[in-house]
Amino acid sequence: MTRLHTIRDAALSQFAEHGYEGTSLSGIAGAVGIKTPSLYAHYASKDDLFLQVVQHAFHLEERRIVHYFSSHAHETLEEVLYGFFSWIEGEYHNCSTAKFVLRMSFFPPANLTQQVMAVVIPFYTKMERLLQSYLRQADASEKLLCTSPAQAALAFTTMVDGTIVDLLYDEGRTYRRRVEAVWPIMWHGMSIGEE
Amino acid sequence: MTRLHTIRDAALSQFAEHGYEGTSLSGIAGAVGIKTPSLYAHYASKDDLFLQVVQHAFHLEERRIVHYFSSHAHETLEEVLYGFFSWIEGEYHNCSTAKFVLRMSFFPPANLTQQVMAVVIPFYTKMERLLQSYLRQADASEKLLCTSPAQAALAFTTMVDGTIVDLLYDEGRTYRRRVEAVWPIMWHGMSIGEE
DNA sequence: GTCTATAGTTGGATAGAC
DNA sequence: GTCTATCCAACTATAGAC
Repeated sequence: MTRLHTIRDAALSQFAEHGYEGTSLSGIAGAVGIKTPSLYAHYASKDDLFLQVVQHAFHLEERRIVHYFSSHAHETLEEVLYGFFSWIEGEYHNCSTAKFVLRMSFFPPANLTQQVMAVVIPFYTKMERLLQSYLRQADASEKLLCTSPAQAALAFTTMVDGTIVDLLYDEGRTYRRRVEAVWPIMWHGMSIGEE
Repeated sequence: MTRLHTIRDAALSQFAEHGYEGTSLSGIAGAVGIKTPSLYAHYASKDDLFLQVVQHAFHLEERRIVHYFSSHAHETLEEVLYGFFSWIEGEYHNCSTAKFVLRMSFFPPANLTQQVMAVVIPFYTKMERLLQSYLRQADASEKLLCTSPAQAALAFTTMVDGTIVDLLYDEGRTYRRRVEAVWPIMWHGMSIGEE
């Protein structure tokens, strides 16, 4: 791993934890093991570093989600959707990318809102499309949904966003409980059911 | 309105918009129309002001939510729950309390996490209990739920959290669309249904 | 209560030696 | 590429006049 990436990853972690304004270059440099001015040999400014972290984090998260759906293509619709909640729990515990993505989606720094949103909005648009096309294709073979794929996609992402917040401040103690309570209701509400 | 409250409200709005670290006392003072040192005649420090804003915002939000449920007690369960999404949309557009509450719930300032969480956690515990007792009582008369009140409460708050994020960065353009798509699925999933 | 003046610290950023 | 030294701006906070 090149030094450029070491700095980027340290910055990602700090930005995720303290936000843009709460993160200092000296903190990042300290985490890497160099002095603050050395950062300028790799990045032009704090904004430059931050925006490159934004690019990297959202693209990485996108690739990971795409990979999840493509690598579970052999499972049933229910397994894939339900399993997503376990998968995302692991994402949160293993690294700070997901936390960074969430923080910047909802509370981007005021002076860089435009540039951040230029990354955030396409990200969510793509994810929504990916999910919709997966649902459309899965439903074509399984015929399980009693709603349109578009509606089911919105319901699913809503449940993801609504449960994910438990991973933020609770360190996941209530996450599992919430998923177990909400999933049956959500699945019952969008599938045809077979009782 | 006393000056103490003018400052508090200006601070609330700035903290909601820029976070703790992104908000400067000079910005707050400027919004009020005084100079920075004058703030110290009313609050001992930035932390003191911030923590008093936290207290105020969460207690205000709590009172508002309690009021919503008590003032709609004559409506049906479905009307009350579904109507909550319109009510909360108004909350977000009219003031910054809800945005502040959300931001501090998920991303409290690192150096004040403990003190903030001492307010946040009881708030959510109380709200969950309030909702549960409302659902229990409503279901006792209407007999509509096919899940336990506890599960229904978790599902409902998950949907609230999952939809509310649309009000943050999108200024609500997709909020309505999302609520309309998710509510039927959620309601179908937790009620007995009458088709 | 509000002000001016100012202390003391930390922030981002640059210059220039090695 | 990394460092020391340094600059300048912004911040929180205090002292003391009015």
